[in-house]
Amino acid sequence: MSVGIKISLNDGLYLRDPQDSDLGRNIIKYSIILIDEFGIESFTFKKLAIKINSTEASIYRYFVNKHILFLYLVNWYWEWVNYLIRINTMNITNSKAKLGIIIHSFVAASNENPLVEYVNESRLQRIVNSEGMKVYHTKDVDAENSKGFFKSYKDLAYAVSAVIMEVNPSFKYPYTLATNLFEMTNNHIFFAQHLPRLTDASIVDNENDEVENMLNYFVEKLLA
Amino acid sequence: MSVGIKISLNDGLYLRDPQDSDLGRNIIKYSIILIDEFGIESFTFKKLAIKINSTEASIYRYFVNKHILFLYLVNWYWEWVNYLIRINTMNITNSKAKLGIIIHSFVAASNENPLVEYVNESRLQRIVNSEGMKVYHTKDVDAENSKGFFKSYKDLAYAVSAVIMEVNPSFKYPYTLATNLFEMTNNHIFFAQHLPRLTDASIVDNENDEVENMLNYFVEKLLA
DNA sequence: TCATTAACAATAGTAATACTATCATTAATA
DNA sequence: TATTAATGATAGTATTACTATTGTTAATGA
Repeated sequence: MSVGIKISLNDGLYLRDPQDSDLGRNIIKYSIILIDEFGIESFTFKKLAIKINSTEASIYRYFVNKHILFLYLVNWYWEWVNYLIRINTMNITNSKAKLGIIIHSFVAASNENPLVEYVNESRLQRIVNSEGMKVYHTKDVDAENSKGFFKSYKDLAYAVSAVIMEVNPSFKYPYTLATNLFEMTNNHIFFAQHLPRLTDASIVDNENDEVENMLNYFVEKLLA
Repeated sequence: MSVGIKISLNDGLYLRDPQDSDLGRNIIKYSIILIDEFGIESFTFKKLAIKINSTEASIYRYFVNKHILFLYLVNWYWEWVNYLIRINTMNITNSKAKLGIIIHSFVAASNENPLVEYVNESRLQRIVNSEGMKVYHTKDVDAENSKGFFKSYKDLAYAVSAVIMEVNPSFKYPYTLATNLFEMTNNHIFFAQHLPRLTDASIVDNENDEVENMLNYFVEKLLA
């Protein structure tokens, strides 16, 4: 039996709430580990079942399929970043400083204190950096969007755009900039590691400082 | 027997050059149509084989698997945009104007004259907009990168970054901006259609003018 | 305390997917 | 005319993505 914070996610994402049982928490924990190690394409419920000494059938009682489980995990990340931004900007009055904190949350989310024991935030961030966008770049977006499965991302975009508007109320593209900062973070952390010719940033000692500086520079220029 | 321009792609992408035979050209033509209609996840060689009255085995003689076929198509697009940029900026001396043409190529590539009969550029652009990034967001990036499978994208990034440097030689992030413009194009065309709360642009009458204006505005601000 | 239920494990089975292999046919080429 | 290359036809395999059934155990409740 484990206690602690519960992240609240759209209940259409699961059949049985994985946060409420040991098996469920194991599914979350080890799906993150397996996806991080082998990628979403070669991840299967069968492999996960073996890893956690359970069965495919049992996992299917929690999630309809691997795509939805993946979407659940990415939603978790979106909610977590939302949470980080909320608590870290809470007592900040300067809007530019808030935006700096937001960018830092995008880039270095995994350096924050873990929220729950069964989620390895560092691995989860790496998954989102490298494969997160796959959850909405599908033919099912519209159907899933209408079920509210992307609400956490929209909430994030809204929160960030609000700060952007504080910094520069006349800026015409607050939502675009908000999502672009998030997507840029993911892309350029990934590019720096795998396709360095596609970016000017590099990752030194596993730290994303260059990406962070780059994002801050873009924001500064755009909102000047 | 068809004549015409041949797009030159990394020959590690195919087993037999699909541009050299009717079957090969049919594979290209109808894989684009099927992927556009049903998405890459539900696209299979079996379905393609039925569509073109051939067999799975025959398609496997051209491409090792569907991921590589997909990568071939995305490479085609990258090469095509490279080609458009080259010919359309050829006689332009003003660097800012060149960058405008580049952005227009990203956004409205499909409005250009078709290069070959068997590639529907409009469908291909829609595929790249919505699913193109999946070709490199995989666990095989490094292996495929070392085979040169992403060279066309790098060439594109290089060409665009060169113009960015012409416009503002002191700009610190030319590659980042180059790839970000391309990725932003794809993302926001997709968002405008499927997740409008994630962007400020909208698509009116199937025209991407708002996305184009938005990109031009970003570039103007960043390179000012 | 006995009966019921919930959660899970164990097992089996199915259709589709992602291939590989073999052999026959046809068209081009030498 | 003989050979080869390209394709078609067919079959087969391992894996994936599920669904269904049955049994066990632990908690709950009357």
